[in-house]
Amino acid sequence: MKKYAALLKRTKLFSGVGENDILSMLHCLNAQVREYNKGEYAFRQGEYIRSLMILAVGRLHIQKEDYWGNLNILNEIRPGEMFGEAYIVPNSGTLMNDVVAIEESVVLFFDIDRILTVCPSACPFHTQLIKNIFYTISDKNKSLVQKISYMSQRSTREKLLSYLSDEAKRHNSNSFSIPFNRQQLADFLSVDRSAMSNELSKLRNEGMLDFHKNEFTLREL
Amino acid sequence: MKKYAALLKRTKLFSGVGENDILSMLHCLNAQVREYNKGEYAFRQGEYIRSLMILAVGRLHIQKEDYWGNLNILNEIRPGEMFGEAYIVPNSGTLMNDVVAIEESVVLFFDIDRILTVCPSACPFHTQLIKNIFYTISDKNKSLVQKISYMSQRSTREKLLSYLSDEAKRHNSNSFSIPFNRQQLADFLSVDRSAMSNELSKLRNEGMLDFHKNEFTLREL
DNA sequence: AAAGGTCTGTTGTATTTACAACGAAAGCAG
DNA sequence: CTGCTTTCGTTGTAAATACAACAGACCTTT
Repeated sequence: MKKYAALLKRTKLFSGVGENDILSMLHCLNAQVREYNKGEYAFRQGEYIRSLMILAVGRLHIQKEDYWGNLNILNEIRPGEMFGEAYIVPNSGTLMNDVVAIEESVVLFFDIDRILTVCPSACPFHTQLIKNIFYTISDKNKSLVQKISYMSQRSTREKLLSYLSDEAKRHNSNSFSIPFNRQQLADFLSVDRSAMSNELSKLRNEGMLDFHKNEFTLREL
Repeated sequence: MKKYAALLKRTKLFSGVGENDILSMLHCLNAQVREYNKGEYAFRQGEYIRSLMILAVGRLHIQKEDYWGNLNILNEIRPGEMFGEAYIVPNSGTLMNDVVAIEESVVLFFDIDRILTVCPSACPFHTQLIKNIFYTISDKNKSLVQKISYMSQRSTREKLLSYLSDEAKRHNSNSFSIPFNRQQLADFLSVDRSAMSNELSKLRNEGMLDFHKNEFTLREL
């Protein structure tokens, strides 16, 4: 467990907590370690989750199989990332997705009740930890809401415009660069790449925007 | 403020806390009340938020105007609902949306730092409050992830199948009823109602499912 | 410089969706 | 019961998208 302290220090969950304090907290939080072979399921649809997890080593896929057996990959978890934070609410039903190790992986488990209940010994960093979790899922919440606002647009054009519009606001400038290449942007917006490229060209021809690679500039009309 | 205690008792934020305890906590949390006229903006895009809000009376719209001036309503807030929980993270940038009162409205403000930092007098319900917030945004997170998983499907058919498939899992049965009428389901999945009705009919003709009003039954193939 | 790979824009066609319009069924009010 | 409103399914047409295929630009490697 000790060997993961350096990794944990860099996670959102333990942000602002020193390595020594992390080690003392691991006991307080009843931290557990589990290893998974490539292809092994960490969780299956229908299970209850009572912990918060951090992936220490390897790679996980959050995926889902529908009633007729079609597989769908929802998310990829990389080392340092927290997951399961949305499934620890009591009485909220069971896990809707599968979690599969696509490489040999190591996962750290933290007892959720020990995190949320301030312990009797009142570790000085417990409050910090609660804030960190809160901030992390708030942040994720925000990203999800934004993403839904793009995806709920009906056409590829409107999806592009709403996303680029938000990025311009976020950068306080009508010129900005985005963190995606074309295929990634298309995946993010859930549209076809070639159709999106096509639409970008149309928007450029109509004078609404300009772009070179990942650099975009929005134009007044 | 006292007159809102009954309302607050029924909110997710104060779930499990008695009215008397709520009143004593309101001071501890530095609760503030603000009223808005119909049409008045509670918040504008670009502002920083340092509180958690609960709508006590009226109705609010979370909406967004893009770079070219197009308006888009993202969400409607009704009495008892909490909002702003995704925007209180420090250094996470500013509000991306506008919040507008579409009726005369009353909003309660709770200082976010006082919520997350356990107070010196250690009110017995402070831990409960933190859990409640955590559960609420976790829950919201979960709903958002599920919704994205439906919306990221490319066709109306796939959106329907992934949603209905999840509902069947959630009910542990291939027969279940959904909480939407057709138009609401179409809005939820961000598709055209008539196209969706059409697709439902096709699925029924193909023997994949049956439905009467809001009652659905999935069939093995 | 040449070869191989990836990324991007473009085009054509088949498929799917949006939109408008309408009639039948169901629910509600007087 | 009658008339009014809402909901739902259906259809036809215009518009948008998915998909496949390809060429040029840009990288990296040798």
